[in-house]
Amino acid sequence: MKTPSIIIADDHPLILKGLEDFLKERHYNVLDSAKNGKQAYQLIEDLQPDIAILDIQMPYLTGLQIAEKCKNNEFNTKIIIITFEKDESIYNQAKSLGIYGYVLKEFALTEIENCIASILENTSYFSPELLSHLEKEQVPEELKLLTPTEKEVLKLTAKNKTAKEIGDILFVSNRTIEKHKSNISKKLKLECKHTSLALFAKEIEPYLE
Amino acid sequence: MKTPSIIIADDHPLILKGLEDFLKERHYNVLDSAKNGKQAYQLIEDLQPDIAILDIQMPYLTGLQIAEKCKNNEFNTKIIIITFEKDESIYNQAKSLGIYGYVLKEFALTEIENCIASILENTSYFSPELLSHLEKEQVPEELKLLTPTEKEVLKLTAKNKTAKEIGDILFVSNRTIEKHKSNISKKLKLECKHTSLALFAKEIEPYLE
DNA sequence: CAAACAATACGTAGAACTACGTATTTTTAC
DNA sequence: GTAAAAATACGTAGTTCTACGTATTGTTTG
Repeated sequence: MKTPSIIIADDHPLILKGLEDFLKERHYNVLDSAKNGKQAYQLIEDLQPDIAILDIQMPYLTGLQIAEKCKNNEFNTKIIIITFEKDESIYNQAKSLGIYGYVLKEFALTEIENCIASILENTSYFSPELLSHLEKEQVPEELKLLTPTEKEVLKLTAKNKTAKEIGDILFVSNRTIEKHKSNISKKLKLECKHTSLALFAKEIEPYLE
Repeated sequence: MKTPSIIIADDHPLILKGLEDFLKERHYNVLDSAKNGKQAYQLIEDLQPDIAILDIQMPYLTGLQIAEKCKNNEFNTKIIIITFEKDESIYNQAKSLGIYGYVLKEFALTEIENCIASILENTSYFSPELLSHLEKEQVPEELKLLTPTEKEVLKLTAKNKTAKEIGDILFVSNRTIEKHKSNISKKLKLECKHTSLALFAKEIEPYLE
């Protein structure tokens, strides 16, 4: 693989143009480009390029969904993700799909070249800068202390259910729910106030599955 | 002004390249480019271009801060904002700073040309698409019903303060705070539960100034 | 098969919030 | 300058949440 064939995809016209121009200037073999996920997957299927450089957020199919389909179909196309996403969980998800590179859009263009160069040697590339730019998932530390039932109680508490209502939903006594709440507060060392648990529940609601 | 002089600025290399290439291909007179706000302002000051095309989110100075400084210094440079920001409030802020165009990065490249063409005729340009893409600020409807003190009470309630504590902070009786809470609940027709107000407060906390 | 953990449930007491009032003073607005 | 709105404060009663217990029954897991 001397001059790898490449397809690219991004739904932002400016970025797609920037990427395409850059690659062509450097004499890469850009077969075609797509402006959404469906088009991109079609290109991969039809052209079987060596490399696909994909955005994550795209209409119809995300870059990760494309990576998954390629993996399932055992395509040989190697995938580089170029994205704004700094979420560590998304990065981990990408890695588990066997992608060959993960480049943040704020990185210099040379990072893209580094990445392609690595792939020519059949090794994946993750910028040393990357790890310091990723944003760690916070909060879950506290949630790990809680049992599934306790999380369920939190979830319903965040939805403004009383202990009685939660008990009815889970077919247990309101006293049991009160005990769960008490245990949660103790574990997490919440303030001894009426609304502490509800406010905490509301705060971490997004992280409760 | 036949061939306007232009400077551009964006902290994302890919976008900066896309924009610069595009403009040069179309034979615009691109004097220079900057990759952060400070550089961009320097360019405007030094080169006094006819047009500056700026991103909002940039290190050191945002595009809006640059627009403000240009306005205060009575520079003649006309400003076009190119951004991801769909917040209506940011759009309104931009408009009040007298910018000549507001283009979303997801828009086609021709929108940029339309914008420049309008400026050549000394009129501002806002894409008809724009309004449907902007995300309205929601919620405030309910908040408009509340008095300043009531909002203050909500703010402190969201921070898990009791009526007594809020009273101490605002130098009034806890009974007064309870009355405020009661009035809020009545106005907003909240459920008659202990945690309703706290959870509501937490929900709209971001909109309380 | 124990020991640890999780889930279940109750007793009692107190604190905070809620609802429904009334009522006075201050501020805002026409 | 008066009427409306907002802010102040209290009474009473009822509900819910919390804290501090105790205690039984399952479920994991080494």
